Amino acid sequence: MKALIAMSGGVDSSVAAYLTQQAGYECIGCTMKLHDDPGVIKENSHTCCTLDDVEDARNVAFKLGMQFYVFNFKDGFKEKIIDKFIYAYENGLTPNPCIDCNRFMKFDKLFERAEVLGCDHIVTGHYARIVEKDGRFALLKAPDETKDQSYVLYSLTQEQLSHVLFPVGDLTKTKTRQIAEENGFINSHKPDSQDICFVPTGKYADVIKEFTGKDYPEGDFVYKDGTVLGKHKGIIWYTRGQRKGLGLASEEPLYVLRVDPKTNNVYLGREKDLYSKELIAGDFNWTSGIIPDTEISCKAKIRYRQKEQPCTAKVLSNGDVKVTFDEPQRAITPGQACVLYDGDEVLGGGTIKTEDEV
RNA sequence: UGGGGUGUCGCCAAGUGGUAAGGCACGGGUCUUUGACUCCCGCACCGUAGGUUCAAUUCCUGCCACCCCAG
Repeated sequence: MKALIAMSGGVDSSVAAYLTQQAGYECIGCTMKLHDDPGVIKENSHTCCTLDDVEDARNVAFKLGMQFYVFNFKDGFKEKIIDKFIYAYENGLTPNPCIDCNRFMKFDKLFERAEVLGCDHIVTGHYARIVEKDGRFALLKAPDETKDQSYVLYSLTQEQLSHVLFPVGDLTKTKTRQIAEENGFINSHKPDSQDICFVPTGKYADVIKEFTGKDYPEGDFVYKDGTVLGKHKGIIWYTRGQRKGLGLASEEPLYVLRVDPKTNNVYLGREKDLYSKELIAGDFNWTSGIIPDTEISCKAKIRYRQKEQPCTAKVLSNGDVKVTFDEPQRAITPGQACVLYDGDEVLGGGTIKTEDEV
């Protein structure tokens, strides 16, 4: 058995590499070069894929005596992730680039390379589990709830799941770091990554402007009753549920209700106006491999760090999925992913559509 | 011009003769392999010049600004 390990330079994938090797696989380490290092990297930047990160990965691979490759996926990343990210914001949506990166880079382009290298498995440092169950592969949450990443993996197909390993998926983060330490990995104490990898400054809107060279025009902040409350600095700066950065004083906090690319208006309202019970998810993938033919009762997450919420889900004639929550949810946001769960298992997921698209 | 009113942090807004609540906004931090949210911390010497008083933002006077009414 031969495995290709996607090593980001972080602790998790390093330990994943080690564990895969221990399990008896012939291992090849690799790092995907997804973008040029941003011009300005802030101190203690918590992102991945910088030159330093590649060197950390190489260092660990060397320590483990593995071959190590760096794949240049910059073009594909620009096309499949960054451009899509920009398109979303320009259209009033709020994208989740990490999900796309998993889908189009780690479990697509990397698979092609694995085949070329004669590897039958792809290994990553994600916190999630894959188990065979009734003749199919079930994607399960990680036991370490605080680190569970199953949400960002819903796009995996049965075919992909059959060739993927998540060696640290059973571990707690503490245990992972312990293993890294025991093996003297250079990155055993490296901070967890956060922020969008190609937006190390945390200001994604500035990055969008840099990529497109466009200026996004100011527009009106419109209160739910139609009153114009002020000027916003361009729709790409806002997302549903957002409070900070509006700069408007009011008796109670104001939140973004909706971003309308057609009128260039940003609609505002109160906290209570953010709650709703229904959504339509498109571009849906049934991770479980089973497309339910009737309405099912399950749970769903509409953002990464959220507990699953009880709901019912129904497949529509066009393949989209209608999700109805038992209780109203705060700020169901178009562009974000809605992932369905049955207990620990990821049933599937899709992208939340806007009311206009529905 | 005559009569009345108001003047407290960027916005709204309490308040007392004894040394400035709160909300919003804003800044920082936390959280986080997305964007948000949450939570925490920070954030004024009370229009101005005098006077009364042991002590004034709070009392008095002038001035300035704004608002309303009247012509």
